[in-house]
Amino acid sequence: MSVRLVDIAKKTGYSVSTVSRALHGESSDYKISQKTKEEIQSVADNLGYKTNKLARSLKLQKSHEIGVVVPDILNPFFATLTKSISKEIRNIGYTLMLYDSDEDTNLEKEDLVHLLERRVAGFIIAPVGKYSDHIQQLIASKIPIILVDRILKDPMIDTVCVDNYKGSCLAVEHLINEGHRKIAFIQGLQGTITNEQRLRGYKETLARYQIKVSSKYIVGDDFRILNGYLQTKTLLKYKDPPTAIYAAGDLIALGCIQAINEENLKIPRDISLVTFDDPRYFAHLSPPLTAIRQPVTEMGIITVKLLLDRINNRNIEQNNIQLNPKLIVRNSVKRISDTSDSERYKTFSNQSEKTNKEKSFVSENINPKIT
Amino acid sequence: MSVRLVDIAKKTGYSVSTVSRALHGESSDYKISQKTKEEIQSVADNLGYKTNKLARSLKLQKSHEIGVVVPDILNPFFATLTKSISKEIRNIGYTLMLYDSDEDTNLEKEDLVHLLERRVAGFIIAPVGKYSDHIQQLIASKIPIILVDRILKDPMIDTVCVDNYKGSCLAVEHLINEGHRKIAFIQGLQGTITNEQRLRGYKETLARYQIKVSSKYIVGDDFRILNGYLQTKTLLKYKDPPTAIYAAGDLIALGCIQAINEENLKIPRDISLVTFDDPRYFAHLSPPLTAIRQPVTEMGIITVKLLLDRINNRNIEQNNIQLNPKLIVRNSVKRISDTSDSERYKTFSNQSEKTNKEKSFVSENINPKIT
DNA sequence: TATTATAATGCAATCGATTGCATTCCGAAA
DNA sequence: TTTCGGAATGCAATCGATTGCATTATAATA
Repeated sequence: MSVRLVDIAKKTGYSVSTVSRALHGESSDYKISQKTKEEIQSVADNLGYKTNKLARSLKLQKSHEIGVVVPDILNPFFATLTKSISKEIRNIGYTLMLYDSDEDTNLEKEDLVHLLERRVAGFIIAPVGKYSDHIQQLIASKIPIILVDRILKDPMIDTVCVDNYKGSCLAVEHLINEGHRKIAFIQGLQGTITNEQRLRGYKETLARYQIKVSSKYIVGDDFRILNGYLQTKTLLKYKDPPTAIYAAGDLIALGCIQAINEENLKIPRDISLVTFDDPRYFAHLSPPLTAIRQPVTEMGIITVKLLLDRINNRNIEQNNIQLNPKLIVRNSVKRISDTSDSERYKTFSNQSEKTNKEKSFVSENINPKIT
Repeated sequence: MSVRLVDIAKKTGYSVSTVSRALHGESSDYKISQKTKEEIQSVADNLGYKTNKLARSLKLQKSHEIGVVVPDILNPFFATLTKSISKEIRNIGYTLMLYDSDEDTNLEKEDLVHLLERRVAGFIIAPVGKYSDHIQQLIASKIPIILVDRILKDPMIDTVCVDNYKGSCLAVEHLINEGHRKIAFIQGLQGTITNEQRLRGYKETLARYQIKVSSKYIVGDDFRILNGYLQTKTLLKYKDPPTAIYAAGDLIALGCIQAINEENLKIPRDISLVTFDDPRYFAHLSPPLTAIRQPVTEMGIITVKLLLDRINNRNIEQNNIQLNPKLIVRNSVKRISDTSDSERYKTFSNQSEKTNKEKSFVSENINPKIT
């Protein structure tokens, strides 16, 4: 059907070997005269020749496809991550094979098999959750693997994720510094490392400021909107309701907003809100939301770089990278009077990096790609 | 490296042909005894055999990969579309090769070449915009192509999109029915069919209701946040400002919200807002936004179905499918008193389908996949 | 002119799976 | 016992590109 090397060979009178070397053999020891090269190239262009990468990959025993599996491309976090990965992969001349596991471990498992059959050069996986046997097995294939975001306990694979613990500390500390003492935490899916670390950050920060950790303020059990909605409704009905809510994820925060709205309360006037995750639109809401931003784009870049190193057999030691989250202060937290003595505590933020208060539209909106 | 048919052949004593037929030749004329089949299958499982699809595709002259190119996976519309497509593609046993053209026609062009080289079985393209020479050329490859969303003028290819004209009519008509007469339209990228049709819907609906179309109320020139922000700022400064804004896209609406917020105005008290596109989070904002929803998931399903038909050589006639948009009434439009006489006009909505007012959380939020 | 080095090109095996055309095997019919 | 048919299996070419090992052509040197 499509044009092959042999077609060009016939047309030009050269052999298939020569044609192959003329078109691809830049670095080869076999010299093809400039004249021949040009002649072959021109005929190839004329006929509209396109290398058959199936054949090439088969012969060379290496492909240029990278298998990517994410739990939910609709989640802005994974959309951003995928975009970043896709861009980097294009830059290195590879192609991305995408599977959306739809938060289903069984599908994830099937997807890995399909990618194996395609003989991908490498895997980038953001696993669904707790189970990881299939990923452990994948190691036997010797194909490089990088895990992103929801990393597993096993230390045998390269991983890239954000420092969830630290992000939580930043969020809670900010609320404390603004005078809040009654801070509720709406959790995400229990059992995932992501959630456990965020929970630990919440608890330990409160403890560090000698604020009692009250179990009635720790609620929720998954990362979805409904969870945020229902738990907020519940929290608001307490006779001693929290003055601030810390949501473990952006969807949870959406649920919070809706519930608060339905109760005819206003953020931040009546209740304050801080979230882990900072999708692009958070900056444009009314009010703009204060949130913990993960360096998602960077995560993508680093992931692809690590993977490429592995593919090229560089970097024998294992990499487990944790990136720094950042507190983005906007307008969803109210300053509460009684903060006089909060200054005598040494703050976590001071130990690490400054929080930054956004000022202008331009700073984060003109070029949304930086998100 | 990995296990091949010949390895299984050696281990079992059968020939490669027999092994191949035992593992895949279900529909073949060549009978393999049940006993042999089981023996071979068990050895294959033991060794962890995975078909080399590169080799198979090469031999069979057909692959099971589908090339998908979208302008921006970060845009919730395309994220939803991709998710839907990905799900359907999985169901038919194909794999998705994804390229994000980043709204850049040149990249889009390169991407198509890469996909050609991979010998994909079909293309699903949401083109960036006006230029389409590269897509015209692609037709020569004889590989099936379906265009989605931003379709081109050329009628030689199958297309799937929403009825943008009708969507616009629904939006503007709703505003008119709520008593608005001074309705501004913030456009998207001029020159794209999407925008042209939405603009036409706006103008013709106003005309149908004998409302003067004023050019000062038609502003903007792209689909991004900043456009919405700046144009809203401008509109609000008019001595005769509009009572309602109709935004041509969700990002534009985000810009509107921010600008309105900065001017210390409230939606819908001080100004009303309706948008084309309805990303999931619109329902959860404060206030929830009234918007035109495209049946995105359906678009994905139909697109893949059409493509599969083409791949299997069914359906020789060309398909140009337009889906129905839907008005989702929420809380961003204020009813204005002076509407007494609006009833004497025959409304567009009545001619087609009922608008539906959302009532409960459950209806659209418990199962966000229906979006 | 003869010799030799090197530039330029061709031959043929190979990657792994598929499949048309044999071939072998076995039981049933003659 | 011979013959025959079909069930079960094997042989070898093929898909398209790559590449080690020739081989031929050309130029440089003696």
